Amino acid sequence: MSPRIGLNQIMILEEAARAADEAGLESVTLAELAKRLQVKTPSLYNHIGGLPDLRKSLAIHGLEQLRIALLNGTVGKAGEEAVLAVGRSYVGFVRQRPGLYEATLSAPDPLDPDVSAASDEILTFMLRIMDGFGLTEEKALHAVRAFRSMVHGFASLELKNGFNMALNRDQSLELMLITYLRGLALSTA
Amino acid sequence: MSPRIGLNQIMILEEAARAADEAGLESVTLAELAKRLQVKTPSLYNHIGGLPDLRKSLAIHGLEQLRIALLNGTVGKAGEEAVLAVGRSYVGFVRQRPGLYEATLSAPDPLDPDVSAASDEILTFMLRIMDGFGLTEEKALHAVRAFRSMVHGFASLELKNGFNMALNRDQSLELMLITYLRGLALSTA
DNA sequence: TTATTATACTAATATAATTAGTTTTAAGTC
DNA sequence: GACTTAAAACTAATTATATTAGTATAATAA
Repeated sequence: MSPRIGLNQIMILEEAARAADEAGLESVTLAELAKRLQVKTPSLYNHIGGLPDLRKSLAIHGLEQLRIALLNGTVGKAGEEAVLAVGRSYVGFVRQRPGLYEATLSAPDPLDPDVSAASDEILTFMLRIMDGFGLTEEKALHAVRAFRSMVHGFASLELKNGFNMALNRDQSLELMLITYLRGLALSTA
Repeated sequence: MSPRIGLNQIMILEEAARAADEAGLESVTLAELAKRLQVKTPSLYNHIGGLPDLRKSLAIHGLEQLRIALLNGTVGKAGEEAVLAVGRSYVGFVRQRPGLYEATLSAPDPLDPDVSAASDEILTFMLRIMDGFGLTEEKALHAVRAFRSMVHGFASLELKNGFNMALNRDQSLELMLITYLRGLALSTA
């Protein structure tokens, strides 16, 4: 009757990410996904556990992609240059994959071990970037929190069109990070 | 038959905000709201235009409440002390009214004039707080963007349980803001 | 060739948003 | 106090979604 389309988890995940980037995470419904994949909705259940399950997978996939983007953005860089590069890469990732980034923040249960693990990898990456800044372990943890807050906050506000004014955004990001780093240098001096 | 309950827009809005705080914005459905208000779902349409309309009202209401909270948190303070107070009040508000804060970020159309206006009031408030820092107008705008990014990012990550480690959160916030302010002082010196 | 399994399907159920149209309460008017 | 009217609540129906159960078939393996 109907030739098999050859669906699998990866195809669904990638189509979901594309759909999220195009129209926002909210609009990613199983009905819409099935339409895009030329399949009836219930067929999706042969490959995923349901919508919450898909969202969790999307969150993990997004965190992995984000980590790779940060990694790629910092090859061959160290010190403050590396920190700036992470900031640029982070914001760049959110601009390129807005829906996928949104998914990383909307896991059904953010405390899920698998999601936490993917999140922790980014954290330890950032900690390594801040190695050699001469911070105590505790100060370094505070600094990583600050850094994540800054870049996530910036990217997230930009995503929601929170920056209305005609004022260069890249420059805002750059200035924020440089100003913070200057203050950080003072505290270790 | 059924005695009138005396519903109005405000009652619906406040119940929606409460529900959002209790169970997250996602769980605020008209069906759930109607149940909480002891009314049938279609009755809500006598007072609101529908779910998107309610969400927009919630966003504006949340922005107003946030502005009031910031205002109250800074009476009698000036300079860096005022900036720190805004940061504390901002994060405090998000902790107290997580769902309502979520709503401020999830308006159906963030570029809607009414929502933008409410958002702009917070912006100009922050600009006034930074008056007297000796910044050029452009630098001040960049600084406000940075400040919003920091506090929103911090609050938002905290909300999503993004801070897993056992490390004092209030201290992280305090350190972030102080470190940034130190860097800012350098650039004007 | 046959047996098995995975994949896609149809059918059915439950929840939600929304609209249309009806009844009834509450308020004011004569 | 009876009457009119507008608002507020209702029932009924439509559409969209997620999900489950059960069926048929295509691909694969024996």
